[in-house]
Amino acid sequence: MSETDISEMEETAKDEDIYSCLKLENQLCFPLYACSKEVIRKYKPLLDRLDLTYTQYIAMMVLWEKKKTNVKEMGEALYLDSGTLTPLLKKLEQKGYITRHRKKTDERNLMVSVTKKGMQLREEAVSIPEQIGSCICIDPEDAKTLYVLLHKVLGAISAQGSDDE
Amino acid sequence: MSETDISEMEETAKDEDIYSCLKLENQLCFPLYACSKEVIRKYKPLLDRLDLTYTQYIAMMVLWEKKKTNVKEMGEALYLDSGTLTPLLKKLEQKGYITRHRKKTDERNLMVSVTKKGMQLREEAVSIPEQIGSCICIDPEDAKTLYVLLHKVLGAISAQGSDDE
DNA sequence: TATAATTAAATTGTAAACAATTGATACATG
DNA sequence: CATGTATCAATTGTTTACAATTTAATTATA
Repeated sequence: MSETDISEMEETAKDEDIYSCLKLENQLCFPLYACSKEVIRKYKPLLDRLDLTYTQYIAMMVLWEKKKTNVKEMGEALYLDSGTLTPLLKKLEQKGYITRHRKKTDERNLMVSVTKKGMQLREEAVSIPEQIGSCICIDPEDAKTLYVLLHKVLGAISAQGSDDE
Repeated sequence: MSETDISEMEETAKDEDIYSCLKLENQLCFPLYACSKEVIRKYKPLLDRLDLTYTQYIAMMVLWEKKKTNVKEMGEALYLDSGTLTPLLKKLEQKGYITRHRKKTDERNLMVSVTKKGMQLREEAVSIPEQIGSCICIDPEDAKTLYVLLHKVLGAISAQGSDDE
């Protein structure tokens, strides 16, 4: 047995009990993390056809709806900061889906607008939610419950996000 | 109005209806993605004290439980591949929490073992789940429902993950 | 046994993701 | 008006994350 390798060490039942909270299977955060990743993975083949990543896709969702916004608003909608959005928006601009311009009345704001090409992309994207739905078979009732609970958690987090304590 | 900027264009009620499935608020994937990120963000100040990232933390969770495993098994447990795990495990090795050795009977396998120092870290980490619990206030009943539903989705995804169609 | 196919981890390249800092603009207040 | 403060986006640096490829070892099979 090596000096530092304790893999052969026995553990008492008491210890197991103390540390059971650190088991992956007893965590809520882990299935959340894994589920998010695996669902996004399912989007990949569909988004590949549109030459979009998942994050680019949800950024386009904001723009398909709002038509025009700024980086700060997009960041609040997507829970992303400028460090993520700036390079992402530059890529979407290169692809011709959006335009980026400083706001005339306040040069600090970068206005982001969807282009015609960007709106055309929506017509190709409109089938994606349905395709995902048929791909990830889940009871509609469960989906609704999940939706409500996830928003509940998001609300509970952002509620205490303001007071930094 | 610029050539490509259609932000001023009107949209009929019919169009809104057609594309409503592409609204962020009508998606299940988005709250999943956002919730996962925001929960992980809550872990950060706690994990910073242990000099661990979230992914390193869940990797240590596997090792605290199994004591010894290999990259493939860890990947299956964490839904991660060697491209993510290899550099991550090298960092955990540098910190002295794990050892990495090729399996004698099959040199293809890299065996990963937790060290004494790694096990000592568990004693510091044991308070994290509780701290998170008090930080993210959620009804225990909701937490359980969420847990079940997330695993249900994970199961539904991995079930069709095998047949590549 | 020699060659082919399979398996496991590492590597390469690209894109998030985010904390922390910087730079520039706008606003507030003396 | 001038200085300080706040705001917004961009930048920098580190770590994930993953597809695709490569390398090495094992297993299967001709």
